[in-house]
Amino acid sequence: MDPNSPDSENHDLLERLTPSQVEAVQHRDGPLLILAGPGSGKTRVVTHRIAFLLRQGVPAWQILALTFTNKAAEEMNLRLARLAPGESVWTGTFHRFCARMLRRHARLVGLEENFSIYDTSDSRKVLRAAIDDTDISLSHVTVDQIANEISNAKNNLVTSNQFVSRAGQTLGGVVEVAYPVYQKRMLQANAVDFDDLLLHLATMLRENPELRKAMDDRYRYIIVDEYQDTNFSQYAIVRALSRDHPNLAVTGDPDQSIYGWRGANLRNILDFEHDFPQVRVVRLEQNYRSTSNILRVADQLIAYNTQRKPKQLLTDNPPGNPVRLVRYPSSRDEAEHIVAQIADDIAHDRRRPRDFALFYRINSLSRALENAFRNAGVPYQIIKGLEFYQRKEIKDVLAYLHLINNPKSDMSLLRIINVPPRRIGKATIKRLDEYAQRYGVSLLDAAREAKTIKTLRKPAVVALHGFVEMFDALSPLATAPLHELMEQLLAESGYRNWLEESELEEDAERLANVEELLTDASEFDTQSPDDAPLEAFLEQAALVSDTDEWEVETNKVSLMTLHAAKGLEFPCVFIVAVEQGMLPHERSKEDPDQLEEERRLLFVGITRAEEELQISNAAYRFMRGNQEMAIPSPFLMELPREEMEVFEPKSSPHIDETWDDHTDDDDTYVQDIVDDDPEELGFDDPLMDEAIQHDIEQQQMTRPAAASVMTADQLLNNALDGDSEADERGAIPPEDFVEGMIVNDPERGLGRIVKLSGKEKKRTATVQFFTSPRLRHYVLAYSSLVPVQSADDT
DNA sequence: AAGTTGGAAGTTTTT
DNA sequence: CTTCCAACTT
Repeated sequence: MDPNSPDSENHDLLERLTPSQVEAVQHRDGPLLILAGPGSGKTRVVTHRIAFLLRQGVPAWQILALTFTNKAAEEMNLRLARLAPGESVWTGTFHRFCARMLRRHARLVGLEENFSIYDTSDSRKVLRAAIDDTDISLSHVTVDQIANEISNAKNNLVTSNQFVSRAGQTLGGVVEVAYPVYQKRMLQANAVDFDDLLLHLATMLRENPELRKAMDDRYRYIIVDEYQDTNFSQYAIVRALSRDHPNLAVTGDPDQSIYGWRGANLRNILDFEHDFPQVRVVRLEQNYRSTSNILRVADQLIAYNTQRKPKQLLTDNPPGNPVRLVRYPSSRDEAEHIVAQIADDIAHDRRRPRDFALFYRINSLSRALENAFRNAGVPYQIIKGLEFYQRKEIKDVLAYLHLINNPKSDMSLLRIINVPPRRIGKATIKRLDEYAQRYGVSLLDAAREAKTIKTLRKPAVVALHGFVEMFDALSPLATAPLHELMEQLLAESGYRNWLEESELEEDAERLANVEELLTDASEFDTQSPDDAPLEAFLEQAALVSDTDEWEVETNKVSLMTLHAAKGLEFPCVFIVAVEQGMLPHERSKEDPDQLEEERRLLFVGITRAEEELQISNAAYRFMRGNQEMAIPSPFLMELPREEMEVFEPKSSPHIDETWDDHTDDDDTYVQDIVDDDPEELGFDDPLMDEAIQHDIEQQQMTRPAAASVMTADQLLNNALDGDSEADERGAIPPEDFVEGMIVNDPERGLGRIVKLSGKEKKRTATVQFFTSPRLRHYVLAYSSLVPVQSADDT
């Protein structure tokens, strides 16, 4: 319906737009507030407006478009490329923009240009270390609570110097102590957390009027998408850049504000008219996305929120099918029936996999759904599985890169100084840290001075020296192509070898992931001929999110949280587990504001659907390894039930008349019911008994014979036997080993003893195995090493 | 120093 | 049911 060919779009930007859309597109100078309901063509308006500005002669570099996610920015870029080919307008997330500005003016806030961006888990570790520096007791508050409070403070532009606790607040008192220590550690490491990116830029703009003016001048036209989700520091930044040239256009929908927990301040949008009195307000209330049935359900639900400007959702779309409300007997039924429904539609060519999306409140709900999809063989993608950049091996390699880029990054050093194992243990690190703290140097510099650290033992000094040498060999490659740097790194550090040598299945997988990162690096090399590729790569890795991984093109069913669903649309949507404690979530129920946010979350989910929508819950949900009774969400009572189709399949849905479009034979769901209880479903097939008999025989054949009939006494005896055996095995007297002797290790094979040290129980052998260049150390009194051939025999 | 085993704890949403 | 950490073993 929308050809979007470059020519037709360029011919007249205002063609095929409604009057209010035209009003927003044509608005040129002065503040503009676009209140856009779901599916009202908001992105279309924004991109057309940018194209319009460009057409009017505004240079591309004077326009700044800030989005909430990288994906939204990408999409905007894509559409802009069609509307205004050859022009490049900077589009990106707030965090990316801040990082960019901060690189340029890092010194103004006490950072260096090569600062590192720590993710949540890294900054959490720094906080823990900071707390250890103080005498804070964690008996009444958790690290997470403290972190949250610091984050809140930063989002409200309260710096570590300014934070003052109100009298009598336990948490506040703790934060007052921990916040400055944490911030000092971050600065020492030349690192920032996500909140710092915003806080530092806002501070910088406030304290440097000249710079603020210059940037205000540079970015004449600013567009902010999803303005309802901005927090105070983001607001301050945008405001600071729109004083001399208040050409600020924001789009948003207060009803879709779902990031209050992250400091998003609804007042930013509700008070926009107050902050910018000259503002032009454009309302986009016509919905082009959903059927009127879907829209009515959304409309009725959101009307229950009290903190809102009343607004009607309008559409000329046909009513479509009724919205389905389903209560399943169990979460398993829910998953399997939904998948069966989808499989059926695909099998009959009514839909493609990519037409479907499943939304849930919390990530852990994805597992059950995933299993159902896998069993049915329906292709699916999860937005956020175990995210790539959170995996240990990826974080390890990135830590090496971080340290090369920013040698002060102690967090990175701690992560990799003994990975792969270099015989640098807890004790050594503790002494190193003491030295570093005392002299105010980085851990790397402390390691450099290992010789002068009195508390360190010789082997530790040698090991540390080796690490520093390795690092110094790598660091000249900091400006080399990424791929080259990483290849060297993996070789020099021994990381690749370490994984290759391991026999663990897990490590083979890790190696594959590392290779994938290497591929990313090569791609990055060819795509962005940046003058600082390392820094750019690390920044990208830090600021990617899970929704960014979503593949629009592939033909798969999408599974995601309700939060991740924002900004997307699908022909068929299933929202699952709409139950008390899940949605609204347990932790939102006391606070009425949070409860309203939960309602908005469901609203966002509902309004993603174009044609079909099913909302479901289950009577029993499998959580934490056991069945738990679930109560339907109170939100369901707020929906216009008389206009919906309400199903409550009792025990086996295929008996229920309402499920007649699912025949027994193509339905994995029914198959499982059969497994559970064949009799109840009326199976009187005489072959059944035989089949069961056969199954039992099969099981008996594959089962180890005696294991199941062992008595407790026998088990105990077995355990004792095992112990004594081990004692005897280790009883080869340590004196029997000599240097040069060939030995066998049951796991690693043959090797030669190159060195012996220590006495009696502490006598250790250094063994060079034939299969690997690495030396291994054995405490002979406990080892499973067996002499194969004495040195004399050779 | 490194690996292994056991127990305890914890699971909202994300840049 | 996992996943993470602490104590224990080798």
